Amino acid sequence: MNRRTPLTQDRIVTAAIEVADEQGFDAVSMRRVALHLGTGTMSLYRHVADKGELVSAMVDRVTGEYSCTGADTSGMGWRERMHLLARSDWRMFMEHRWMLAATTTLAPPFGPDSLASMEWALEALSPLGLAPHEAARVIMTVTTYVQGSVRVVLGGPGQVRDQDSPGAADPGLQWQARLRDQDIHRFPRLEELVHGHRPEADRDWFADGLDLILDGVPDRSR
Amino acid sequence: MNRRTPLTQDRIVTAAIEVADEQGFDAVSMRRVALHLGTGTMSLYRHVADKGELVSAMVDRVTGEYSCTGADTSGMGWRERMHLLARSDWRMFMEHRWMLAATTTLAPPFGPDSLASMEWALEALSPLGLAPHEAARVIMTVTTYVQGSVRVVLGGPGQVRDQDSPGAADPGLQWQARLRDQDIHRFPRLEELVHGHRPEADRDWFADGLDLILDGVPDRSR
DNA sequence: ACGTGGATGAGTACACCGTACGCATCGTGT
DNA sequence: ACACGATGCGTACGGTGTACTCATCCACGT
Repeated sequence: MNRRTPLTQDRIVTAAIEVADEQGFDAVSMRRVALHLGTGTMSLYRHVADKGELVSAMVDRVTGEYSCTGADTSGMGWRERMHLLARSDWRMFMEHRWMLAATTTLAPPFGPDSLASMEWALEALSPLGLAPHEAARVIMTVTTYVQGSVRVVLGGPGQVRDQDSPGAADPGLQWQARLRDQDIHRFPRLEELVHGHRPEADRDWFADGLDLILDGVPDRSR
Repeated sequence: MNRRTPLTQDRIVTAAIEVADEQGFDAVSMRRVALHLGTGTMSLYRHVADKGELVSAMVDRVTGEYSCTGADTSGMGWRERMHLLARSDWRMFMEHRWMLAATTTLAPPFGPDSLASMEWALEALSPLGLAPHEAARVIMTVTTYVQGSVRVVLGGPGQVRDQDSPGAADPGLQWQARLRDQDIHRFPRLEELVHGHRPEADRDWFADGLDLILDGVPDRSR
């Protein structure tokens, strides 16, 4: 059929990402991706070994698109760069919700973009004079903090939220919606957390929580 | 068949957990769980609405088993209790490796045990005088730190490691095994991280990283 | 003691999945 | 003109979750 535009791994990955964005991660099947491309199902296997490889390629692609390595960070301190990293990751997970499921099920990414991203983050922390493994730990902590925050806000894989900015979707509100009131009375502190919550009081809880983490990072250079 | 011991949701969940522990998370299918119980596949649906509900029940069960709520924590400071929480979580993910995939794919748990666990953690942080949402953020950060560490050590879902204690399985060694040397030279800091790594230098990296996080937690009581 | 009805278990069937295999077709080098 | 490798595709198989239907058993009212 599509002899004019030959099948490529790139085209397949693009189609798969579109399917995932539009119909969810579970909808990404070889048949549906092929349908989206207007090709036969088995044609995909000429360019992709596995479904696993397809998913890995999807993750690599998206990871690269949201990498900070291209940003102009001159004049930024290490803290600002960590915020930039966290915001980029946040946007990535928000604009491609399936990425949460895809990355957590998968092995940690080792594509060139991921490595470059790690290098960039290590570079950003270099003024602190940390030991390499310390810096790596900070980066991992920041990254997992983002994923944890995203998971709380998204509230699971099937959930759909309309807010894409971190300040808008508030975790406290999520909990409120879920908890039945008769359960909650046995847990006074939890109740205080859920009911005594004022949405406007902490506008940018995401950045605040990140700063909490960064406050614990020692500066060994001075 | 098994009229003597009637089918229960509890029995089904137990069987499913056994299957997951022995054959991996992907092996948990309704047919296999039923086979493990010696019953028909469809019999399970009398006690479980969905496969999703089954998995949720599995997660709830295991979560409850590793809860800190039963531990004797008198005389422990908030920091020790956070360490206890983190260690419990670590052991849980290590002894039931499928839990990583199960929890990250799923919605955040809202079973009674999970709520009690959250209440316990909030209680543990109470001497710090934090605002509720601040305390919740600390707990989330600790929890996600554990998951991130576990994921790094496990190195993906299919990987099998023989080490179960956090001090033994070192993340740096994992990276070393994965990276091809020709790639790494373009990333000097990454290279330093990977090659300049001394396994004996940081014995308990898990606890150290946790302390890094806890160092950033403010004490508003004094 | 005897139906009888509801609860429980099990079997069949369907749509969908990943993918191994083999065949048709095309573009290109000789 | 011919052969051949590369590319696309159709069929088929074993697996999955589960909707629907029937078989069986236990407890209960009469």
